[in-house]
Amino acid sequence: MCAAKVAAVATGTGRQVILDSAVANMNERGYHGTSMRDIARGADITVASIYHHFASKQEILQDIMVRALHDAIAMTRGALLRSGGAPADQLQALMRAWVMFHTTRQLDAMVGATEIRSLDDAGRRLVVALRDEQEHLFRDVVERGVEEGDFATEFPRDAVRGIINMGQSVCTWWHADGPLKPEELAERYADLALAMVKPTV
Amino acid sequence: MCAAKVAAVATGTGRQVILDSAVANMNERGYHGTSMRDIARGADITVASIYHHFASKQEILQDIMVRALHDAIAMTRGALLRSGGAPADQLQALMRAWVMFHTTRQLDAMVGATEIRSLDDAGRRLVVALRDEQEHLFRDVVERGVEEGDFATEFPRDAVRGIINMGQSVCTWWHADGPLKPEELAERYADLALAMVKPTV
DNA sequence: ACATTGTTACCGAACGATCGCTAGAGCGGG
DNA sequence: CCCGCTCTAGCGATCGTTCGGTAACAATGT
Repeated sequence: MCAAKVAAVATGTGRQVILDSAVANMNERGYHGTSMRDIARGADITVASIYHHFASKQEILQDIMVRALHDAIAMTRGALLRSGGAPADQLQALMRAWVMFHTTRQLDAMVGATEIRSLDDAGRRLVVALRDEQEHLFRDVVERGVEEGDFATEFPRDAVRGIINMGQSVCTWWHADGPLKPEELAERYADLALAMVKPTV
Repeated sequence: MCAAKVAAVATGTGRQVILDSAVANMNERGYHGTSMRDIARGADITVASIYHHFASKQEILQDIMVRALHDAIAMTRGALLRSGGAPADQLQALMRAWVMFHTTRQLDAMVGATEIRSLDDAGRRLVVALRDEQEHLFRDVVERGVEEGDFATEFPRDAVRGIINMGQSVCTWWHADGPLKPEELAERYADLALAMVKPTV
């Protein structure tokens, strides 16, 4: 909680301090388990002050999730553009970025992955649309790989689902002080993802 | 909520009606988002009656999670014993059972996967121990496959993590009225799991 | 030069609603 | 007549949210 405040003070506006505290708290107890008073305490301000920056608790959650998903898409799309033209290279680049996001932005990713059910209808529609966009990034690459004979999977759709979910789950168990650095884990998972689509040769 | 009650009345005791309602409610709004009054309404009894069967809301959650994880271990262990002796067969049998659990027992699996943070210390220790047991079931098979030269993965541990998480995630997106029956999905995921450990030949 | 105004950021106090949980009484079957 | 189970009623605490006000500061009017 104090760490969240320090980081936010160093990097951003009053809005950011609140978001950082909210993310930290929701990681420990979830959206409904986190009170506005918890968020205020972590941001070192009062509850009333939060309402100067956000209209409601719900708006805080939506802000967190939309930002996180937007950044995830930006990171994976960027990695895709920077990679070579071969489907195998592209898939590995996507997976590396996907895992990097779920380690370096672990707390945001965790909230983004687990709190969809806590969004109201409007927020849920927004987030689902962003998720679809993310899934299409992977799907297009794998389907092209199948068409061009680089991948031999019989079920590209299921492979993509598995790949995305596997990478997403990283945020549930990875620890910064564990044995694997984000880059190392990303490399291994890129390898796993490629194996799942059964590359020819 | 009504469905939960009907199912429970048909199958079990007063305790079971409460558990079914709790699982259904927690799937929609999570542990902290579900009130004892929500659970009571779904079970068609009063709040006070719940406390005749359970000491607290926390005990309900622990009961749900321990039961679910226990059953998951039983299903996968049974599948393992019924399978052939080859590591590839065993891994596929494990994954089929793992996916079958996360489809046919979707709601329980969902609570078991997302509400660890809502457990108190005692409950968390119990659940973590069961999870370890589950992971070892997969790990032993994959490590034996590597030792005997059937699998060529360089990173068995990471492959096992990916396999387990991929199967677990099924409970977050699968729908009973979707295109895939549990058996079909289980078959495809067993195939994916095998590919991830890079079987020789 | 000083007073006035508007804006931004924050705060203490409190609103009605709902939270987990409990006391005590009612009721049907052995 | 007690026992298993349910009920009504309500406890104190906490929930998301709102209200009225204060302090700081820049822009403006005179």
